[in-house]
Amino acid sequence: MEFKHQATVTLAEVAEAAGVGESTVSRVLRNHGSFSGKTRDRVMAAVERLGYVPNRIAGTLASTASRLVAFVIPSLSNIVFPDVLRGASAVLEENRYQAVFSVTDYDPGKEEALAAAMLAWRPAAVMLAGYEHTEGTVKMLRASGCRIVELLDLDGDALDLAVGFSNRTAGRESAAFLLKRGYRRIGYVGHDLDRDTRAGKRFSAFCETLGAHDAPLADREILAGASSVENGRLGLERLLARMPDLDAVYFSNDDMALGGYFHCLARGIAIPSQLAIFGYNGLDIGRATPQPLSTIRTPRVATGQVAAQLVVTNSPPQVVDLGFELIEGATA
Amino acid sequence: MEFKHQATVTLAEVAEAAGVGESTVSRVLRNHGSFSGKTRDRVMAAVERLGYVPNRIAGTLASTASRLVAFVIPSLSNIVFPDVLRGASAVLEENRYQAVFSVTDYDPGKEEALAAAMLAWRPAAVMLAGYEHTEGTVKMLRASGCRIVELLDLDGDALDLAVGFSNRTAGRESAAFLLKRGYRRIGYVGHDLDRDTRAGKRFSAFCETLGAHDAPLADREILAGASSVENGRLGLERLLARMPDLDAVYFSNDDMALGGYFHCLARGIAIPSQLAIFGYNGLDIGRATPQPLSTIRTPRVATGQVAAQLVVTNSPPQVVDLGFELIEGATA
DNA sequence: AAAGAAAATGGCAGCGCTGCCATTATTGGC
DNA sequence: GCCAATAATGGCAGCGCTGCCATTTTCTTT
Repeated sequence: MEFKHQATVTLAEVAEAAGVGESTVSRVLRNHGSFSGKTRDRVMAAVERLGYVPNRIAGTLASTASRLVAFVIPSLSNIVFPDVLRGASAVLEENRYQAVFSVTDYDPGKEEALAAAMLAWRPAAVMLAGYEHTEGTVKMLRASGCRIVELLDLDGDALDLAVGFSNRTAGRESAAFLLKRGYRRIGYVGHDLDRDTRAGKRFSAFCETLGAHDAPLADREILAGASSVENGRLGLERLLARMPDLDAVYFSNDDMALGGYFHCLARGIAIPSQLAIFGYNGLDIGRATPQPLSTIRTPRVATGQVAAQLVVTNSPPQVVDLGFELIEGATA
Repeated sequence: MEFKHQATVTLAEVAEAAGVGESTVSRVLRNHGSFSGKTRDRVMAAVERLGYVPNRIAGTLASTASRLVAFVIPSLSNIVFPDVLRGASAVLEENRYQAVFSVTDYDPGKEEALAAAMLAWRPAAVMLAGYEHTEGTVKMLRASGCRIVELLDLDGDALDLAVGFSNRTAGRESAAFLLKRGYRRIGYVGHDLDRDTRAGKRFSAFCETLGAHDAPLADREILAGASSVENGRLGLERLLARMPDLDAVYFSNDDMALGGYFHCLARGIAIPSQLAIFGYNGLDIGRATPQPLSTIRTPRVATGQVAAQLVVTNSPPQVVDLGFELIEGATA
């Protein structure tokens, strides 16, 4: 079933065609070591003529140095991860690194299996979401000797490199903002927290902050499955059915919050006078709604960029806090 | 700058530790060829004990068979491509294939450079968006001997495999739908068409259909840059400033259409009685707005799945039309 | 012009696996 | 029990490159 490549041109053939040694071709192509201009031209001409494409597999094996960077991400549906990939891939491409990825569906067991599969490619670095990994994953990563980058979460202990911001702080500041605005009967609509541990951290810090200000969370509605606009809408509908007199609702992210917002629009619930809405992520779409969404803008693309930069420069272990920005908006 | 791996356990060491030959270890690990249960246990014990992780780089080189699949995609911001990747990666992971990707930013020159870089990894297949590639890209891909999959566009000639649907048909049916609903003064709001050639194909088929029914496009507003909700909002605002009596607007995609929708909400423009809105893509969010968006739902995830399936089964060259679904919605 | 330094270049042993072939242990049939 | 199958297994030559070292060529310098 696997695909076999047709006989391709090898470096040795280029060397022969150019009338030089193999190492010379290798030096010219990598622009490394010394060679004369004349030789370079002959080699490049042969490369062109034969349509030679270097074999990175062989090169990587021979040099035992890798320019692969592996991403093990929970999801591609949650815009967060494509954004991180986008930032990272731009930097990696500039530096002639290659990104490989696989998707865990927020399943730690799958994460372990996929991380193992990735390590088989001997990547220069493995990038993962957050700090929650199985013991097996951690052991494996540690033993691999490759760089480990944990993304989008700083509430925990880094294995090696970590880039992102504190979800707990985000949750706390969201609560503080709502309290400052005078809301006291605050509810929560969220998605599966066991899987999305970062949303869980925001939520628990949010609740603690409310509690510390004598305005404990009034009610919550947690929906199974991934976050979505429809789940946000549905969640708010259910929550309001139980507690019609809430004055603010915190959503697990902007997708959910937009669902809540649409629900209010459809039911004629005045925002924010009758009900305030607060999200998380700072999606662009939240800037274009009739009332801009009150939310927290997270540095998703920058997280990818910085993470990639640290890897290509082989920086020492460190934690980089990129912070976030609270957007007041008009819904809270 | 490149990363060097620390001395890792090799297959030979496992063989020694298990007291068997190298080929036996290889057979056991790949579950290929024959070996006794006793031997398998000894090998697996040694693997476990030493923490051996097979080196796929070496394996791929030795077998000259690859389980890498390369994606060269225009963007990660446009949800279309993460969706395709999502579908594909699920199937690839099941079959122990590995996805690698890079992002062209809709730049054909960059596509060529990145395709060349990908071929250096000797992938089993290269997946690209659409049919518009430079001559150099085509020549290179053809010469590589690896499978080529062109995605999300069937209006042209396939190099090898093609999976998706016809954008021209989508444009035509969108126009037909609006005409059938009785709209006659129809405008268009779109993003950069030179780069997103698939949006361009939809638009031209849309216009042709209108023309064929004596209701030529009334006006258009094309915004530079990528599609976004904000650009859709802005585009509609500008269009209506010029032509306040339009009765319907076709948007280049749902992001843009949602921007238009929000603009109407904000300005109190009644939908669809005063102005109809039609999008493209069938995003989930369009189902949760107070009025569901009228649009075309495209099989993005399925496109990825089918493409991956064709590759892992090494299917003969073919074109697979997955079609699309027109969603009537409530905005047109 | 000779000597020494620097620049160019070629040769070849691996990198860690897989595929092929040869060899050895088992098994079943009569 | 003897022989032919069949199952298990080991050995080793590559896969296509890079890194190191030896060698040759070219340049400086006095």
